[in-house]
Amino acid sequence: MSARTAVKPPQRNERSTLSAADWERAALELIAEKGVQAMAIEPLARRMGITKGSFYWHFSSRESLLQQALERWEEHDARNLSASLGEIDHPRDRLISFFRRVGKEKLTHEVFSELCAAAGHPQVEPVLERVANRRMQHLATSFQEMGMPEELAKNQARLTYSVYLGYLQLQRQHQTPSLRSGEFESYIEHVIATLIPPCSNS
Amino acid sequence: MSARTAVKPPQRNERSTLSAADWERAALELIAEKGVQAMAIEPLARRMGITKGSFYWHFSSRESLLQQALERWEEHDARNLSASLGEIDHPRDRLISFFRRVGKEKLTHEVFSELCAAAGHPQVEPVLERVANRRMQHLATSFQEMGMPEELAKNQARLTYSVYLGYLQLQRQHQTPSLRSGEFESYIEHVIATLIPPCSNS
DNA sequence: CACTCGCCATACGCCAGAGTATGGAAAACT
DNA sequence: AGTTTTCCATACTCTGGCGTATGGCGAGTG
Repeated sequence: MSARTAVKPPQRNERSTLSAADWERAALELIAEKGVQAMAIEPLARRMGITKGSFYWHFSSRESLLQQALERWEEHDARNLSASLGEIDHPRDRLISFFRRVGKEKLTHEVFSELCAAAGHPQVEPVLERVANRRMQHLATSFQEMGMPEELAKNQARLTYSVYLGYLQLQRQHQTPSLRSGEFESYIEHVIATLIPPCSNS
Repeated sequence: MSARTAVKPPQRNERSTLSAADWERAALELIAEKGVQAMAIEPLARRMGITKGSFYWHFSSRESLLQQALERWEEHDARNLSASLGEIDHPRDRLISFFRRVGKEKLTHEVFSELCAAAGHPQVEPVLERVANRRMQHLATSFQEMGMPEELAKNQARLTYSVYLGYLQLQRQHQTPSLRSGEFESYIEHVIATLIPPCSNS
């Protein structure tokens, strides 16, 4: 697989030879910028100052690269989510951080946004399904820990996740107030007040 | 323009000659099924049992067709919205119908969903912006009529529209309960209870 | 009846990206 | 040192869509 690169763990390209991981990272960057369908192999190669010849040594096809890149992204995202579960004790703070983290992890976020836009793509769909289930489960659990009965918590989780997805959509349309404006703060506080019940066991 | 078709107002193709409107309708159908980028001119022609030769007589380019089709769709959508304002007196009923109408107007809805997925496209973006503003204005007005102060109503409108967009996203991912299931009814009632204030002047 | 004009078919040229074939250079091994 | 392996460049083919050019045919019109 990568006996050579194992000697050079600092996964940055040392301007000598490229690894499959380099292609995957570049692929995710391109997806973040221009969407899944723009993740073409020749444009990628040009941007990396290289040719297709390299690509087809590391991967068998474009489909294969997309698959690997998606798996890498999904792993990263799942780790992020469970980290939130471990680090933040109070469920209410977890819920709030769910919204406040919209600005952080820029690249990961933009990739997700583009994946949403590419729902319907056969390779993207299952990823989105798993991610949505994980996140809604995360939300439902938090709501339950705040005292909601299970059914209510599930509905509330779906609603909350929809709000999040809708915000991403508006963001793609450039219809969201800039993150550090008063309008944004006013809105996000309204969202929190509407969707997140007040403290119960803090 | 369409001197001949003016004699045949029943805008269906009478298997004689096609009009520009026929192309626009077919374009919207294809967009509804496979998205904006799939609205290619040769596939369209094949589906209509015809060749490109016809297309370039009616339109100057693919861009032109897309423009016309989008304008036609936007008009239709705007009429739908203002019809709701005219027909439904009570603002609360208007808000409820906003959600309950998710299933109706199937084609128009699917087109909108695909347009959302294609935000970022230079021709689609302004359409989405106008539509979003119209709809959020519609919502904000209704909320104000229910007694909300303006600022609150605007935030609530954005929130409500986000929920709607998020639902469309989940629908594209096939993550929504079937429209006539108990789970769906349970959810939509939860949404209404959460987002729409109880009656004030009914 | 000839003639024009609206509508469409056929046949191009062009471009961009996917995938293949092969060769070459540098590093790694023995 | 010589050989193998790794990684990449070059040069194809192929597919699919865009746009153009041109010709044909039927329906009106004088």
